Amino acid sequence: MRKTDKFIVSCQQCGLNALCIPFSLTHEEMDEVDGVVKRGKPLQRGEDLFTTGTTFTSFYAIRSGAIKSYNIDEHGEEQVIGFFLPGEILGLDAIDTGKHVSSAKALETTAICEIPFSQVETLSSKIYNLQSHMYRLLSREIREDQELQMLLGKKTAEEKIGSFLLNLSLRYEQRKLSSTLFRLPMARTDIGNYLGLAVETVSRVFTRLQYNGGLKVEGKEVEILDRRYLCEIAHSDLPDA
Amino acid sequence: MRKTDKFIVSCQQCGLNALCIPFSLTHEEMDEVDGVVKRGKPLQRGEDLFTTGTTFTSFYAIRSGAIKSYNIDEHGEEQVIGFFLPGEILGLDAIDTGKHVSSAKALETTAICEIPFSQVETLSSKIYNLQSHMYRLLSREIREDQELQMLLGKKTAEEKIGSFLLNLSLRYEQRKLSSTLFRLPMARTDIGNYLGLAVETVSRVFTRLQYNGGLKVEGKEVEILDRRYLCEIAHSDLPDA
DNA sequence: CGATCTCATTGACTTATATCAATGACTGGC
DNA sequence: GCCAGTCATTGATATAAGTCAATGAGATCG
Repeated sequence: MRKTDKFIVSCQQCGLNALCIPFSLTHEEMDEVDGVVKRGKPLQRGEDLFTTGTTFTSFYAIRSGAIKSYNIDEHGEEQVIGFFLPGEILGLDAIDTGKHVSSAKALETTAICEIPFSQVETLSSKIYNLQSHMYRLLSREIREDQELQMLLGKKTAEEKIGSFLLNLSLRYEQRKLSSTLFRLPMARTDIGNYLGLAVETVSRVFTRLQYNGGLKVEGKEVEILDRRYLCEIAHSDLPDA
Repeated sequence: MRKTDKFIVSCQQCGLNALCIPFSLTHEEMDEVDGVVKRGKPLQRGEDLFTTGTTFTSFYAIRSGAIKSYNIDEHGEEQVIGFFLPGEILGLDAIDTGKHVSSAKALETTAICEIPFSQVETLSSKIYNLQSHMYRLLSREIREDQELQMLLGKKTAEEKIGSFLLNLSLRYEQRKLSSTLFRLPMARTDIGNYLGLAVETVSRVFTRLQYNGGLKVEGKEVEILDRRYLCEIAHSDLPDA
């Protein structure tokens, strides 16, 4: 299918390196990072990358596919915490405790780079750019989590879903994919769970947005027809990104 | 009043150092960190420590008092993002963009340590323990933000407020203060705003918890009478902390 | 290639929480 | 020590979103 997947062996060759750990490193530095990255065989849909409570040794970068991170609450219910696309990093929330505080499951066939944290820690003492980049990476995740907090706390269903779709659109664009026509890797249930909405509400809002001409949805395929309108719905003034 | 406040001049002498940046540093290392910390005069209630959009140069540790961080949304409404108590660190969300992405306001008279980020960055290349601690600090904030996400998305008003009170209780305990009898530094409006609830709902839940004997509330003074009951309400099995 | 699942959609009804409105209790400034 | 302003509480009512229920549309598998 995606012939590139098979042949990527180094960060240097990876089309996502601008988004990932090696960002802003020199060629030599990138090779050093490259040396500690482990590239295993892809995860199948439904397979867990790691689970809550297990010892944290590595964090992960996604090469292709998609991951959801989640937790099981005291009633045994799944709680979706986030979605990760190619070029994105997950597992950093476990540094503090040394144990994974969430689980991560492949939403589709997913290729992963495993990055042993202790080695990055050592390396980042030596490579100033890497330390700097790690700080920014961690900081970015804090900022993004806080944005989500604002979304979850005080927004209506339409605002949540509008923002969610615009956010995905932006992330696909950053990955040089279409920002207007893309495939949702997750089920409606996951979207609802993530946004604190019932599945039925997600479905109804999709229908309504479609009726109003903002969107075309066919199963998991989404086409953004009227970005302006979606921004209004979301009450967000995202740059034209 | 708190005579200690006046006389703290170094991290070594600060009673909060176990919670703060110097954690796990040797005496010599702590002195190095100490050398870059700036201690200005306290903020008065209502004063801003920093505001959204301004250039990020330092992050901050709270020595005494309390801070809320917030944002103004597109309708001009305030959105409370978090509360910070003595020993806690804020401003780390701005590392990535180099600009503050939220504002921070003193809820009462508050003494602050200002910590220039670039100096910590330099120092942490040299002091492995400091780098390590910074990673953990950032990671912890990610984890805590994710816990809040789960709270905001899928919980009822009672669960939110129960968890909020238990969380405060735990934080006071870590600061060697009473975990059962404490003062809320923030207004009911702020609590509601933070938890995604109307003020009236906060008030009503307080009344209900009080009626059921879990709590005693008198203005800003709170006494936890039945921790077990609160845990049930919150559906959280916090350790006996 | 039909049988079985899982996932998505739509409708009818319920409910938790927001909103609106009124009153009471503090709090700080003069 | 009083007055203005802010903050908290309580009640009555409205509503957005949840729940329950039924059906349909794709996937998956023997």
